[in-house]
Amino acid sequence: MLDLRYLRENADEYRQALKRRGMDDQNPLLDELLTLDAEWRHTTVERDRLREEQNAASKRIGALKRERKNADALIAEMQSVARRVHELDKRLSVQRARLDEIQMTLPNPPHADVPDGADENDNVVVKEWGEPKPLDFEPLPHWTLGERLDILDLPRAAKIAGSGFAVLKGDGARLTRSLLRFMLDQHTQRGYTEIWAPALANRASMSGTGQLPKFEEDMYRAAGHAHDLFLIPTAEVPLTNMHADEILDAESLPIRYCGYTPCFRREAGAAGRDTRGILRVHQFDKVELVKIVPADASYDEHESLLADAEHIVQLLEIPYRVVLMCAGDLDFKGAKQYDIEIWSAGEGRWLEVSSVSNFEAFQSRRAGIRYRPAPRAKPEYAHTLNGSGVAVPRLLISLLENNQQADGSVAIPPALAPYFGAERIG
RNA sequence: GGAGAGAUGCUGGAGCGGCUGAACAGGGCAGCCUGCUAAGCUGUUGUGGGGCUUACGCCUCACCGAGGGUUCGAAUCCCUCUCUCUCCGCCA
Repeated sequence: MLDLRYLRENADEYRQALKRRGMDDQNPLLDELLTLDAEWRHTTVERDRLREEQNAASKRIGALKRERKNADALIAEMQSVARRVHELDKRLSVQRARLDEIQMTLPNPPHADVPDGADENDNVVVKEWGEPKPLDFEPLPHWTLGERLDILDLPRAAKIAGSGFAVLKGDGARLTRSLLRFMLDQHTQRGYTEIWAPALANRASMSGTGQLPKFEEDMYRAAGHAHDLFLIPTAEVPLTNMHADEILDAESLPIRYCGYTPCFRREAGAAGRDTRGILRVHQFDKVELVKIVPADASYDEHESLLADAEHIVQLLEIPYRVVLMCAGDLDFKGAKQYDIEIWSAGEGRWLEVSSVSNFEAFQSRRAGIRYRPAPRAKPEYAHTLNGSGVAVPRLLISLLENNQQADGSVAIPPALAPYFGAERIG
C-alpha cells in the first residue's frame, strides 16, 4: 500500500512508475482514487465542523440539565444536526472503503536501481557462481531418479491428495529433513532468530503482506471457520505479521527472522510443461528469511539478505545465478527484487529457488509495522524484506539431477552429509 | 462443543449515559532540591485523520478489543464478532 499523501502530491511521478511496470499510466483507478480522496477530505471538513457544534451543544445541554433547566429547544435543534452527521458518516465510510480498496491494488513503484523492461527476457543476470558440471552420460530427470531410488512417489501422492502433490520416502524424506535443519542452522549462525509459526493465517495477515486482496485465488482457504483462514503460501506471512500493529523501539531493529513452514499454493492455471515432477507442487517446504529494518538501512539489508540466501546454495555447491528483476517483471508489492536461480542438469535449465525482495514500506503500511527512530520521535513505517532461504523441492531437483552418478546413485554435498548421515543415496 | 467472567493509556487499575482523552498508582522524560547513592517536590507524557500557517506552530475531529445500533450526547446501554481467563465435555 502506498501513502495516500504521496499519491496526492506526486501523482505524475507515480504515473511514470506505472508506465515502467508496463501498466497504463492513465490508470482510471488512480484517477478515481485522487478524485475520491479530494471528496473525502471535503466531506470530512464538514462532518468535523458539525461534530464540533454537536460537542459544544452537548456540553450546554449537560449543564442545563444539572441546573434543572429546560433543554428541549436545544435538543430539538440538535436532532437535525445529528441526522446530518449520521448521513455524512455513512457517506464517508463508503468513500473510505472504496479508497482502501483501490489503494490496496496499486503496485509499489520500482526502485531507481530496477532496470527497465517488459518481461522476464529483460531481467538482468547480475552474478553467476559455479559451473554446471558436464556429465559423461545422459542425465535423468529427477522424477525418474526419484522413482528408481525409491525416494519419490508421485502416483501415490496423487491418490492421497491429487495431482501436484508429492510423497517422499526413505532417503527422500530424510534429505528434506536434513536440508531444513541445515538451512536453519546456517541462518541462525548468521544472526537470524528461528521462528516456528502458524501455517494458517487470517485475512488481516494476508492483507498485511499483500497476498490479499489481489491474489485470493492463488491460496487455499480453510472452511468451517467463522472467520476466514488461509493456508499460507509462504512463511513471509506469519514472520512479517509478527509485528503488525506494533510500534517498535529503534534498538530492537533490525529484526531478522528465519523460519521453516510448509507452503501451500493453488497454482491454478499452471498446468503444462512445469507440472512434471516436483517443480511446481501445491505443498512444499521452505525456509524463509524476513527482515524488519529502519528505512535508511533497507537497501544494505537487501544485499546482505541476498548473500545469506546465496550462502546456502554455495555450501551445497550448486551452480547458480542471480537475476535482477526488471520493472515489468517485478512483483506488484516489491520495489526491488533478485531471484536466485540454480542449475538443474536433468532439466537443462535454471530454476528459481529464492526471490529476495525489498518492499520498503509497502507491507508495513498495510500491516502497521512502525518504529520510533529516537526515544521521543514520531513513529515511522519500517521497511520489510524477505527472501527464501531457500525452497526445498527445487533444491532436491538440483541436488538429484546435478549429482547423479553413472551407476545411478546420487552424491550428497559434503556440507550436507553430516545432516543427512551419509555421503550418497543409492 | 457447552456455561460463566473479562478486554480501558507505557504498566496496574478506577469509571458504568453529560462535569472523562479518561481518577489514582507505577514507569518514562524535564526541572527544582539534596555535597555522592537513595529519597523528596513540581511539571510533562499516546495514536491517527483533516484544516490553517513561510515557519516554531495553531485549530479541530476520531480513537477506552473490532464493527454496527440507541441517544441531543456513549468508555458507560443494546446487538454481532474477535481474543483472554475459569469450569465442564471431547480429543492427538
